[in-house]
Amino acid sequence: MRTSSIGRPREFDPEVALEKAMVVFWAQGYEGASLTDLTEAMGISRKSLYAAYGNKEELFRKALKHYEQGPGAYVAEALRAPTAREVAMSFLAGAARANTLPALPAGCLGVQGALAAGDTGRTARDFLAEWRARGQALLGDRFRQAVAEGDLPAGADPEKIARYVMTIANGVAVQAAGGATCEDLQQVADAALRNWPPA
Amino acid sequence: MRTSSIGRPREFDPEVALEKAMVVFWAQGYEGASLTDLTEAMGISRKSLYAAYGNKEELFRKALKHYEQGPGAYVAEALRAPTAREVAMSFLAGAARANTLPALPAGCLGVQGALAAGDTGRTARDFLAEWRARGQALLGDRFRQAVAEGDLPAGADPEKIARYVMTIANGVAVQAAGGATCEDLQQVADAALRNWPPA
DNA sequence: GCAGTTCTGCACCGATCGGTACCAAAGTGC
DNA sequence: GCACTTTGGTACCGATCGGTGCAGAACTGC
Repeated sequence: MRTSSIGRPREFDPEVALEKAMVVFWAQGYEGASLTDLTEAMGISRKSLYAAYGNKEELFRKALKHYEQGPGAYVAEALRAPTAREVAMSFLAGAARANTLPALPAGCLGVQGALAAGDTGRTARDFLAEWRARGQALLGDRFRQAVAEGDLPAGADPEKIARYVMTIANGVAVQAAGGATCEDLQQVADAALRNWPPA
Repeated sequence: MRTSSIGRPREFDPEVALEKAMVVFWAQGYEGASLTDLTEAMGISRKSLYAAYGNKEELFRKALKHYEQGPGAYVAEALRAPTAREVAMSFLAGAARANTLPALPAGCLGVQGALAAGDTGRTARDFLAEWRARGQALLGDRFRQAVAEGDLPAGADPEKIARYVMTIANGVAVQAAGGATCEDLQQVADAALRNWPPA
C-alpha cells in the first residue's frame, strides 16, 4: 500500500481493489474467501496483492477498516447524536440499513467475517471480536457521558445499556444474513427501544 | 448410522462420536472444521466416518439435529410454556444459558456454524438459515395461537413478535461468542422483554 | 469349519490451500 | 543511452483439503 515515485507505477487503484476484497470477505467470511476468489474479484495477481497489502490477514484487517469507513460509518455517525436515546435509535437504524444494502452482501462483516473458525481463521476471529468489543465500548463511553450530563438517570449502567443496544445490532446482523428486510429490522429496532432507558 | 446384526460390529458409539463432531462444528464452524479435526475428536477413521454418516455435509446435518436435542432443547421447552410472555422469557433465558455452557463452545451452533461461507460451505450456510427460520416460524405459530386465545392482543402481529424475540436470541449468540457471561445475557433478555408485547 | 457381510486403518487420489521465486515489462533519475 | 526500482504474470512450493480403494480383521448364520 506504500507509494513510491520511482519504479514501475502500480496499474490498479489500491482503494478500489480493497473495496472488492471487502465484499468478498463480507460475503464469504475470512476462511471461506480464498486467495483466488480475492485476486479474481480485485482484478490483480497474487504477487500484487502481497506487495500491496502484506498477506491475507493484513488484507482482512485493511478490508475491515475500509468497511468501518464505508458501510460501517453509521456507528461513528450515531455516536455524534445529541442524546443517548437518539444515539441508540440512530445506531440501530443505521445497522438495519447497512445490513441490507441492495448491492452489497447482507449482514455485517464484523459479525459474519469470522464468528467461529478453525486454526487458520483464529486470528481473524479474535480480531473481529475485539472490533465488536471496541464498538460496544464506544457506546458505553457515550452513555456514561449521558449519565454525567443527566441525559440518562444517575443510576443507569452505561455498560449494560451499551450491551443491550449492541446485542440488538448483532441480532439484526444475523437476521439480515438470513434474508430479513430493512423494514423488518427497523421494526425490531423500534420495539427494542420502545422503553428507554432499557436497563 | 445403520445397524446390522451381521458383519463386524462397530467399535464406536455413533451418538458419542456425533456429540464430539457437534462440538468441533460448534467451535470451528462448518468450513473451519476439517475431516482431520473431526476424526481426531471423534476417535474414528475417515472411512468409518463416511460409512456411518455419509459425508461432511450429512455429518453436519446430523450434528445440528443432535444439537437441537441437546443444548438446543431449550427451544422446544420454551414453546410449551403456558403464556406467550413466558414462552419468550423461557426462550431467551434458555438461549442465555445454552450459549454459555461451561464445558461447551460459547455461542450457538445454528448461528456460528456457517453464517458466511465460500463455495464449499454454501449448502451448510443455507441449511442453517433455514433452521433458524424454522425456529422463528415455530415461535410465530405459538404467538398466533396466543392471539387466538386472547393471551396476546387481537391486533398483535405474531410474526413480528417472533422476529423480535429471535433477533434478541441471535444477538445473544454473537455476544456469547465474544465472551459475554450468562448473567450479562440474562440482563439483556430481561430488558428486551420489559414491555410486553414488544410490537 | 465355511461363506457372507461389515468394520477398520492406511495409503492414496486430484484439487485446492496460502504463499513465493523468477523474470520480463515499465517506469524513475541522470 | 544507462543504472536502478518496482510491478505484474506465470509457474511453482509444500501442505492440506474432502473423499476413496484396498486388504485384512471381526463378526453372523449355517
